[in-house]
Amino acid sequence: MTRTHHPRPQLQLRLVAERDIVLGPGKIALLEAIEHHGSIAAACREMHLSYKKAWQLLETMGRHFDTPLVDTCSGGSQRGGATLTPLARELIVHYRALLQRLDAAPESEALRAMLRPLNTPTPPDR
Amino acid sequence: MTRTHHPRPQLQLRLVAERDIVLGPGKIALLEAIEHHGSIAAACREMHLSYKKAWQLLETMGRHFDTPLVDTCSGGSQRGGATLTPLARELIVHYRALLQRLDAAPESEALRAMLRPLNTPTPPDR
DNA sequence: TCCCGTTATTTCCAAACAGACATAGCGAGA
DNA sequence: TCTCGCTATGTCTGTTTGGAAATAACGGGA
Repeated sequence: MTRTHHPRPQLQLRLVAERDIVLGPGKIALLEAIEHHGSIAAACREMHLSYKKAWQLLETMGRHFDTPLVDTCSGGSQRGGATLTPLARELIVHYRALLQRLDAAPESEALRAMLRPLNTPTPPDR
Repeated sequence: MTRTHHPRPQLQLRLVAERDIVLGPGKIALLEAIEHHGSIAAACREMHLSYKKAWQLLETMGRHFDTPLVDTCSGGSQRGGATLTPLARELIVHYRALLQRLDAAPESEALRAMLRPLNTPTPPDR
C-alpha cells in the first residue's frame, strides 16, 4: 500500500468551540460511515479506526449539542448497532454545503495554483 | 489570565497537501505577526511561541512553494529581522478572503445555531 | 575589536497522544 | 442458558510532540 498517495491539495474545514474540534473532516466521515453501515464498529473497520478513537470523536462532538447525534443499542436481534439522529444528518448537510462553497470560490483554485507542483523533490536547502 | 476564554464557535480553514498542513489559522497568524513586527523572534514573543516551533511552521509551509515566504537576515544595523515576500502576502489575502466567504455563508450561522449554548454545564451523562 | 539581537540548529526532557489489548454488559434467537 | 457481535470503558506502552536551553554565525555601529 502506497502511503504517499495524496491526490491533490485539499481545503479542510473545522468547527471549533471551547478548545474542542466539534466538526472536522474525520468526524464527518465517521458520521457518514456510521450512517452507511449502521454500526460504529463496522464504520471503524472500514475507516481503519480503533473503536476507542471513534468513541472519543463522538464523545467530543456530543458534548456540544443538547441532543444525541447517534442512537445506539447493544444486543438484540441485530446484535447492536447505531444510527444517526436527524441532528447529525443536518450537521453533515451543512458541512458539505460549506465545503462545496469553499471549493467553488475562486480563491481556492488561486491558492492551489500557488503551490509547488506535487512530487517535485524538495530543493536541498533554500 | 482566564484560559477558558472562548469567544464564540469559530470556523477554521486549512490547506493540506501531501500530509502537511500548508496553511492554517496558526501559520497565517504567524505570517501576519512577522509582517507586523519585522522579525520572527518578535512575532514569537507576541504569540507566546517558541522560536523552534515558529521555525518548524515556516519550514513546513516553505516546502510547498518554489520561492521563499520570508526574507531573513541576521546581523546588520537592524540586528537581523524578517519580512514577508509578496508570495506570503498573497497567501494571507486569499486565506482571509476564503474565511470571509465562509463566515458570510448562511450554513455557518446555521451550524453555530445548532450548538449547545456556551458555558452550559455538560449534563452528567448522555 | 567588541557588542547586540537576530537567524538557524541541536540536544534533552516532559507532556500529550495513539494504538493494542482486555473486559464487562446488552439482549434477541437458537 | 448459551452464543454472538456490538456498545462502552479502562489500562498500558511506544511514539510523537513541544518547550527550554545551549550554541554558532551574522554584521553594522560604537
